[in-house]
Amino acid sequence: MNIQESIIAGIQLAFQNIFNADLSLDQLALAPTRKEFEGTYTFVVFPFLKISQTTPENTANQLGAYLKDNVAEVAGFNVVKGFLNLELNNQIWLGVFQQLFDNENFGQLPANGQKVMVEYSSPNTNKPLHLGHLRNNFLGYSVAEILKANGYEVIKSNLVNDRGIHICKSMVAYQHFGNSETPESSGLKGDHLAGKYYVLFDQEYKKQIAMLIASGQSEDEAKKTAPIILEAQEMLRQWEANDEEVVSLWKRMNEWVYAGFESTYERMGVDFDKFYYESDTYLLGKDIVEEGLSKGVFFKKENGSVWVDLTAEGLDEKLVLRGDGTSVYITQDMGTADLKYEDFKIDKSVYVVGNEQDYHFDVLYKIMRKLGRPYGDGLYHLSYGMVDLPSGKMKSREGTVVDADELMQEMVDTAESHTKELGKIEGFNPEQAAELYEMLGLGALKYFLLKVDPKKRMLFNPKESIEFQGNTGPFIQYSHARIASILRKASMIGVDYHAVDFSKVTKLEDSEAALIFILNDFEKKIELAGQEYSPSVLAQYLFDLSKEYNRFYADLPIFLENDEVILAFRVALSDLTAKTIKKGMSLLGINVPDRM
RNA sequence: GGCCCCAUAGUUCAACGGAUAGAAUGAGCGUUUCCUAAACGCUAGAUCCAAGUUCGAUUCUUGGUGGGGCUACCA
Repeated sequence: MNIQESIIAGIQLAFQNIFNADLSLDQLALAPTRKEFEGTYTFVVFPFLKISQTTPENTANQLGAYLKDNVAEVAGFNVVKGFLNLELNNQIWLGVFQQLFDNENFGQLPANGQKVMVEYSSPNTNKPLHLGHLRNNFLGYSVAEILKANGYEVIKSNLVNDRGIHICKSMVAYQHFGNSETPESSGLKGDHLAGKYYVLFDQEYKKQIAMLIASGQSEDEAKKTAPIILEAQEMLRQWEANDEEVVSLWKRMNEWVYAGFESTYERMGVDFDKFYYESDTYLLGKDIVEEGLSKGVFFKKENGSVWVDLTAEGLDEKLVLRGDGTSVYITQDMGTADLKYEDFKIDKSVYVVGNEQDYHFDVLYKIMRKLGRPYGDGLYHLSYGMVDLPSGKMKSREGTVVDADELMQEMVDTAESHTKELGKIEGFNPEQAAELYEMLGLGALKYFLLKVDPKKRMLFNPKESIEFQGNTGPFIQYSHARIASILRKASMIGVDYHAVDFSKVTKLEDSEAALIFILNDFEKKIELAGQEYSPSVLAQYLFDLSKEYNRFYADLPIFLENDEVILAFRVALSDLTAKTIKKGMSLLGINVPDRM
């Protein structure tokens, strides 16, 4: 039983003994005491005034007195209006600290026997990754790591959108303008090369539309009849008919793109256990349509198209199969959902996809539940908002897209110039320095994108993201480096903090108690972040921890202190803080340096 | 038109229905004989509007206003 639980149990008993009322444990909750008040935990008595039949102050005072006398953890209390603030004694803190210090698996909850798939990234293979993908990839990776820390077995998957009209556009443009160009001959990364032809297609398409309009066609007509778009559509048909030449070009260009993505993913620090390709899955799901019809979940219209009626669930009727028997998007998503289950027997499935598809996934999940899938209740759409630029929305056609590779490089370059400016790299060899810049640049970028509540639309200001001050990744990384410095110094002068006898520590400063309180909370924060699939909770926590530690550190007379036990205790506290930061940051996919 | 999401200091973000709404940044003023000043301290500044539920509402409900998204036999 932890401290909170035993206090709550004590409150339950207090209500029985004082007010003769039986309350269940889940009616009682503690909150952390706000820092401007004395105490560690606060119990709010307002909801229980009907039971106590007296004033808030009286109620709180009676409860507090009972807890102080009967619960070992409670050393004292104070009452402010209806708020009962409970103060814990130092020995309890030290016990908590000892537990944290002894726990080898700090930050890892026990296995819960559940399997979850996290699908993220899911790029199109016709152009390079951009800023929006970065938010997706960092979120997906981080959520997967947080779920692991929560005790899940996690499978990271990537559903690659490698077929369709958009790929054919790049291919058609390559046939027209490519001149056998390759990544090697052009010096471009494969994904950027494909992207170049996608842009060329669009330019040519626009040119043709303009000409057709000039010759008297309407805009809609022109868009449908421009020769190059017809060509792309024809190519898609050929691809589906397995035309040898088209398929071979498709394979070649996709290989380039995959090689490009691979290096981008590597630099991002994300990885996958399983790749799915739409070229393999786009025909799946038709059997489910049959199943749905026979189960009465779907119905057929006169023209043969198949629909699901979700009006009872507050949605519309949605098409699941066209009248000509061909698939729509949701058909293959139904099939892929089953495929994932067949492959891994997962209990839960998290889809990291932008919020413009909220409706689509709402429909998909409702269908799979209606069909009675065992994983139905475990389907979760981790929906995230768009990333805006100060100049407005990103639009690929207008060239306002921020390229992922370029952005990462820019962040690393800035880390380098900033670090050199501060003269912080004395004693680093070139490899170590490069590694540090990489850590700092990417840490800044990841933290910037992860600290915001995923569902909110966010603003990405390139200048601010490169800032290393304030609520940023580098601030937390810096805190870690400072602590590591203390630990080095401590071992140099021979402080053996592993052998501290905590029972000999008698006095706890406020800042130390605050740190222990925060550290004690770590596993709960992981759990919370896991339930909400929200790295932002964890990011905020790590920032708070770093800030608290920097305060502690700012006037830490550690090497002037004579009392050996206190000294060792403080070093041990630093060590634990460093471990927490390192663990927490690794759940966000961010590395922390020992020196910087 | 219908449905969904969002709205908090100048700005970017926080706040299980709880206390005087927190941080960061920007502005101003300070702090370095010593462990990393990429730090620390102090000062100024905000809940879109209106009702309702509640002992208590930034949070829940309803109605407005503003911003974004979805609303294809596209993916």
